[in-house]
Amino acid sequence: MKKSDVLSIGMLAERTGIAISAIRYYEREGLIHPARNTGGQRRFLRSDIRRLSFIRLAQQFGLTLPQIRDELARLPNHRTPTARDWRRISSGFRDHLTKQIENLMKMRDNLDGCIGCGCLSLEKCKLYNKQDAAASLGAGPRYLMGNSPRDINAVSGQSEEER
Amino acid sequence: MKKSDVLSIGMLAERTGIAISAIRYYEREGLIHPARNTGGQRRFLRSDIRRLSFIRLAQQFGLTLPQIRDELARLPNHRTPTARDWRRISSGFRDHLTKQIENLMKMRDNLDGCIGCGCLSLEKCKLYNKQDAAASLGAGPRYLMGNSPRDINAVSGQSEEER
DNA sequence: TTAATTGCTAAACCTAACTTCAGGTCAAGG
DNA sequence: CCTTGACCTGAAGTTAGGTTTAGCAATTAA
Repeated sequence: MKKSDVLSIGMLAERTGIAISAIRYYEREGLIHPARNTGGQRRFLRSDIRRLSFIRLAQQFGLTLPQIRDELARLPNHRTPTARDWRRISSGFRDHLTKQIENLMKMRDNLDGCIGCGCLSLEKCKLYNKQDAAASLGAGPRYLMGNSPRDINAVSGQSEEER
Repeated sequence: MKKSDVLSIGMLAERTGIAISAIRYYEREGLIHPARNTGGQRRFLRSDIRRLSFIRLAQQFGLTLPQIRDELARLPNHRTPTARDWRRISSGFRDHLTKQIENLMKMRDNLDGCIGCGCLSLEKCKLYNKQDAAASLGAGPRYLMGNSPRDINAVSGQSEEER
């Protein structure tokens, strides 16, 4: 066997560049499941390095931690994941990305029309189609982008000539 | 003159679909500057409808409230903004959007390479170029996407064969 | 063996962008 | 005049994804 088949939390942090506090947090959130030694200290497998890498990657694609946890749950249980396994669960990102790109391009088209008129009308302007924007900005911070229960388009029926 | 040249906060909320609490919050943050009547209640101009619309639009492009405040500061003072004014300060969004699209497309290319190998290696995989990801996800929620002081790529020099 | 380092937990704190609440005021209709 | 509904303020709460702190335990190097 190699020098050591398990890693302490400090070693894992060094290997991944992820803060110790974040690694502990990921455990609390159920994204990783490290074993403990007799003294109660966490002992990670070498494969957890890749697991953490996946977490960071998924975050870049805008997934929330609960979503990432669900993705990780699709990995084989009781067996170290292979490159093939990782490839399988990563491949969904491509569609995600393509959709984001399409949405942004649609927004740009709408913007071109809107800059032309300068209206910024909540009624007429296609830019206020939250669906697109929310999707484009990724799943993670969506709650920050004004997804209040009220629908931004549900203004009262009156005409909107504020000038 | 029309029925009423000024709006109460409730009327403005109804016209824009933005919550009253949010409108008050925008005032505290210096994005709007409503007058007050003798009783201390806010009185908005009709042009504030468009101002609020702009705020929501800018948010969709990932600007933070301080950034939006700065943009709004470029509007003419002591004169109701015209469609031309709004057009001028909205037009910067297009470049922003184009850059986002380019970054996402670059990410997709890298992803194609990465899915092929299934490595998820923090050292080799181009996907961990935070620069791209952060820019792609908009300026606003960047702080949420793992822009910790540590650089995710600054791992220790050892080779990373965790399998 | 002992000091230094590393690790442990729970709880509090952080950011952005709001919402909610408590307690009180203003305005309009009857 | 009185009631009702809209409005006011300041403070505290919410969310996600963590970080920081306090106080204590385990591990490691000398």
